[in-house]
Amino acid sequence: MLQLNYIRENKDEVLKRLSIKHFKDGESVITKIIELDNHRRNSQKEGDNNKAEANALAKQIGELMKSGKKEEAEKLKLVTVELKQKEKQFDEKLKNIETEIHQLLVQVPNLPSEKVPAGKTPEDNEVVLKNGNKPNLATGSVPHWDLTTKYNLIDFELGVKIAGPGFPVYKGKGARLQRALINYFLDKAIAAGYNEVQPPILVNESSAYATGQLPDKEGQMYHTPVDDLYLIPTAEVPITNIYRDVILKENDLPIKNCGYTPCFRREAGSYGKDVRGLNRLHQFDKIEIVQIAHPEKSYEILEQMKDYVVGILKELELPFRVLKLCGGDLSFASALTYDLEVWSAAQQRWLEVSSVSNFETFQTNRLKCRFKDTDGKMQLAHSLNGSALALPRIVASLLENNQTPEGIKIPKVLIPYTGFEIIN
RNA sequence: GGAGAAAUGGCAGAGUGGUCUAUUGCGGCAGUCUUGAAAACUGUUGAGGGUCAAACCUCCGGGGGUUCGAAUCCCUCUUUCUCCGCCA
Repeated sequence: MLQLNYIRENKDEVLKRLSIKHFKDGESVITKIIELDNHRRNSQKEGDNNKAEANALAKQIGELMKSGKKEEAEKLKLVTVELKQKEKQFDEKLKNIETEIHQLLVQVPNLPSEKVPAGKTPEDNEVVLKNGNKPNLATGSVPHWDLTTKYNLIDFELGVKIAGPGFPVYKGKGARLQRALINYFLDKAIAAGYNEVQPPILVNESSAYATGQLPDKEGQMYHTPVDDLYLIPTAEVPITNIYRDVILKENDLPIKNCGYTPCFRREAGSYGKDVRGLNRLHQFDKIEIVQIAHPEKSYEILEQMKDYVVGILKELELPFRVLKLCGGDLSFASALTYDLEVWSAAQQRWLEVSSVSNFETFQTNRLKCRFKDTDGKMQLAHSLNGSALALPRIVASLLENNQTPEGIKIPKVLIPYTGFEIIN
């Protein structure tokens, strides 16, 4: 959520940057917010003065009662009746205005950073790095959903029986490969200075609100109505919420956490080859890296996080590219995002395996995650996160790219974790 | 799941209707003393709104109520603790 003060003082700048994000109705929403904010301040002033008057009278009455002047006290009581009625009206009016402002404010997306390329569609994203060669597969090579059946690694049908489509059952070397990847990703993150946490994978409404999933994206999350909890779509939600309502010290920053969790996404309504096999699932595993950063350092840190994920993809020997998302493709809460995509040789397409974003103060404003700077002033910290990495598409690419007539070769770096060199 | 107790500023802990504009201690910060540090002493020390700055307003777990006036009384929700039951 944008800061009201910032909008008020930088209207033109806000509108200019919202237009890069292709936020429709920007002009009218922002104008309305500023107008309501003026009302808010006027109403509050009126209400506060009224309250000040009532407070002073109550104090006077108290003093009169104490010194035994009962009749005078009773007279003053009559005066307070009118003030009290007014107070109720002022409070109600203020509350209504504040609610209205809030409802508008949560609809406004984050402002894109100056580095965000203009553009509207995924085609306008800027390729900032390409690495590795696309393999030339032997004839007879097949997509991963055939390989997982051939080598008995994943049973999609069994998952349908137990839960439904999008809930695969990993078996044998398929399950062991999952576990190997999780451990490898966590060990890498720890070595890079991240603190490992195991958060809850169900969260309450306040948490989902603070990281921006609510009120907008209810439909994307599984919800348990009896207890009113949400299954997390990403570990970003619980890990970032560790810092909800927290005041940090300036030299605590940056704070680096990582965590492995299953992730749950409803993603209703798509079918076909885009979602076939491991391409899109309702439940999948992901290791997430999250940082709470000093505002002056957050973009430097975003580069480090992106480079960190690049390093892992290189070690896994997967061909990949890095995209800087254009304004139109940027998510609601993000100021700048890098997407990392691996090449899936048998499908002949790029698969997104990581998204690394700087949210600046968009999340921390809702989280109320602040720090006291050297001048003793409160400032909102910046929050960042990235996948490092999401498993299913890594597995898809790994299986497809490394298939040979003899079997699927495991990348060197993973062998200590899998305990086997080939799937055959 | 049943019974009881509790929730106050970074922490500890007073406060049961009217200077609470929240006592005190610890911790933090600044100063004095010191070559420096410790100790001691002195001062200072929550958040949000509002203002050029002030004044002023709100916040004692959340929400609602009683009252001229609520940390204090009432209702309700949440959380924590103790005991019992169940259980990985």
